[in-house]
Amino acid sequence: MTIANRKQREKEEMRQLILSAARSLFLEKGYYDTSIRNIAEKIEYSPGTIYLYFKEKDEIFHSLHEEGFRKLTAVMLPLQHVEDPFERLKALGKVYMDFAMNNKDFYDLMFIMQAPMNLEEEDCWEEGDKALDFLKIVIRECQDRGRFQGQDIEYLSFFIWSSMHGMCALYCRDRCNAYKHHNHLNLLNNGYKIFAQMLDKM
Amino acid sequence: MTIANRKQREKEEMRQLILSAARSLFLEKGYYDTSIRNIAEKIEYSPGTIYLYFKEKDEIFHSLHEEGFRKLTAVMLPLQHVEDPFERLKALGKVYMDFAMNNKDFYDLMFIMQAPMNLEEEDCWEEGDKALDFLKIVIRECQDRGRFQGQDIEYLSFFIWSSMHGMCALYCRDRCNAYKHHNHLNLLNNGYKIFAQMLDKM
DNA sequence: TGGATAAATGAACACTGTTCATTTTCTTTG
DNA sequence: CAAAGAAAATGAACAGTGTTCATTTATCCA
Repeated sequence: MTIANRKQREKEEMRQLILSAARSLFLEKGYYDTSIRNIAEKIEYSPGTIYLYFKEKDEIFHSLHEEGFRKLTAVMLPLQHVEDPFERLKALGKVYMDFAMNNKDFYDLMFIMQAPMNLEEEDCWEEGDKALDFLKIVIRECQDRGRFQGQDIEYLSFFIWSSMHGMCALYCRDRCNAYKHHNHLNLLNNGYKIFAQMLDKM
Repeated sequence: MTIANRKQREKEEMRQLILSAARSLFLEKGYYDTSIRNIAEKIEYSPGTIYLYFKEKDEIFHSLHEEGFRKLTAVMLPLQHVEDPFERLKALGKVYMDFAMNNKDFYDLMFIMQAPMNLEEEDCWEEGDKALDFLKIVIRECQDRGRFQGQDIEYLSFFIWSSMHGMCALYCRDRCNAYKHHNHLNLLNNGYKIFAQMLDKM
């Protein structure tokens, strides 16, 4: 038992080694400009070795995608303890935006990158669905307390998500440069303030 | 004069031939999955010929980027004749979203694609600035008529732009799939309705 | 028609993702 | 401890990529 366990543990460690090398390279150079050879070189293994742990380059991406959603749900779940659903909604926006700013690479991976969506038909979005459900539930509870009356939860959640995503996406893909004389983080923080005001008045 | 003119015209026609082939291939397979050889094959020329008209692959992207912004400003400018600035603002949102839905490839190119932003330090954003200025002016005129009082134009324009961009970006990068049982165009159209309502109540 | 000029070519270079026969390393058995 | 078996790692090879450039082809004007 012990040896088989160790083998399995080593296998998992190797996967993690590859993933962390890939993640830092994807962050640095982007998905398409990072080669398998780059990753192999970084961890001082041969290119072929990567393929003993991942079927293809896309699968590395896929793994990081899942990791990203685990990270996101991890920072979202504590908000369950915020009693007032409207406060929870606003806090959710903040947490979401902070996640994007603090994990630019993961955010890009999860919500922007055009990448191997061939795989992720079924399984991959499980974690993503959780996050979206969290938003919908908050909105529903807001409605129970009289807010957002007459709005369809599906469409409203889409719009609220989009408002936040829009800012994060412009940030991640450097389109904030359009505001030449503004600090990007300032743009986002003030954008969030307007977002919160907007929710208040809806 | 005549021959030199013709030469120049033919040169321009060749550029356009390459651009339209590239555009349709970028649309079909994406920027990174389209090769110079693909483009050359499509127009029935050798790969080397492309490099007589464009310095590098990035420059083809850059040209399409500019073309996209010319298209966008073209659909925006007629709105100048909408008297009421608030109606103009809402119409601007609609026109922007329609542009994204009708020109998914261009929209992606202009606002999402992580691509050769190495070049476009100075010139490239001239057309983009025009579009953004258009938005800012509309907002300013709204303020002149009493709307959006006390809001900073820079931050407000960023938020409004982001709200629309968010929906368009989720659409372009297939993240609307998160709403499994909803038609994507419906999502966007209803998202726009909420956007317009939001502006009304701000 | 011949010589100069411009345009188009495609082989070559250094890279890419991926595969697989071969070699190396580890584990178990005799 | 040594030999046989299994697992892990290798790196050469294949077909593709962006890009360059000597060579060929086509066009132009004298």
